[in-house]
Amino acid sequence: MNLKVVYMGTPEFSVKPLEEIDKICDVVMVVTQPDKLVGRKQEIKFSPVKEYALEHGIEVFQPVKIREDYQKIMDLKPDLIITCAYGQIIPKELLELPKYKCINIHASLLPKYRGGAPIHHSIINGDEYTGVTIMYMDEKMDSGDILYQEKIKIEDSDNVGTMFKKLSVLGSKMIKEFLPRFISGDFESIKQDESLVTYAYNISKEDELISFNDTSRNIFNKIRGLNPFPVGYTVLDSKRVKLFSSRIGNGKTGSIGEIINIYPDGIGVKTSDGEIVITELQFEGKKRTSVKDYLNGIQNKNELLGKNFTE
RNA sequence: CGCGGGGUGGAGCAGUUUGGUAGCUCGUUGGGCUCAUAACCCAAAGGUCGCAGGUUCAAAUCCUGCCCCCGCAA
Repeated sequence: MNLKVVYMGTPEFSVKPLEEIDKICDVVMVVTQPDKLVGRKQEIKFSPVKEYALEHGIEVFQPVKIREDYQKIMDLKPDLIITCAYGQIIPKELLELPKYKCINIHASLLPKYRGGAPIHHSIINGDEYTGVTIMYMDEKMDSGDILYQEKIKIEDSDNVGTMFKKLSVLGSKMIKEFLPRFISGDFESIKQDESLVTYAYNISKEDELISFNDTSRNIFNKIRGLNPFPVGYTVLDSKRVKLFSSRIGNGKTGSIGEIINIYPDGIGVKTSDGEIVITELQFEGKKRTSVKDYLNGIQNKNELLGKNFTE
């Protein structure tokens, strides 16, 4: 197809779908978030989508506010705009510009989880399934008519990292299948059922704090729903501790937040309904380690027993 | 100069204040015990103590400069 497409996306998740679209269509421009200064050294970091575009000689456009700065895209007169985790709301004038309108690839089963962090929230909430939705874009966030949707199971062994990969693969597969049908008009669009709408806002600092005053299952979901980014944390001995992985234990006695068991591979903490065993963590100033390694460095492991994680 | 923690055999740490033969837990290898084992017992290998310079009879340890890793904040 000789279709002029403008692709708008930012994170790693958006790269695979872009690859597929790049094979099928003529991607004339990639729009992505501005370069950011990152880390202690404040190095300039390009978005993964920009990296891909640079490698493949596609023009890159990085407006700070696309709401005000979109004339460059208008001038290109694209036939279709495809967005995928771009990170900004597209102005109405742009939505109405392309012959084939604007479509969006979203990592949730809409109308559930409109917003910027659908993968995190689906895992944190313990959902059995999530998926990818391709839909028309309209003026509100992730509210357009649904064109194509597929679901995928969330396993207990999954975390945000693994689901990102799975959904990215699913999304690229779906766009590859759907795009030809879309162009030929062989599709139906379905309005979102407003009564079923939920929102998955970006994770805030408060969301990253793990409270042990919750069920083991909820804590397990929250820890993996924040791994590998942005990672949940708690506090022990006035030191910040990031929690990467856990499993559900069988302990029954103790006060909430208390360390009640030391296992070869983990630290058992009392929750509201049982025990959660922390298996991978990181203390402030230290590197990320398995609890097995962490315990190897402690002379008297039993001194940990009875200590409390504070909030 | 944003604040702070850290760099010691393959891993995680102690030792640095009060300089004086390199230690702990684990892993690895070999052997033993056992019906068997990720359990237990015995043994072995493996380290320029981040780099460079200085002080000293002697530096992981004290002084100076540099590199790297990490948490917070942005």
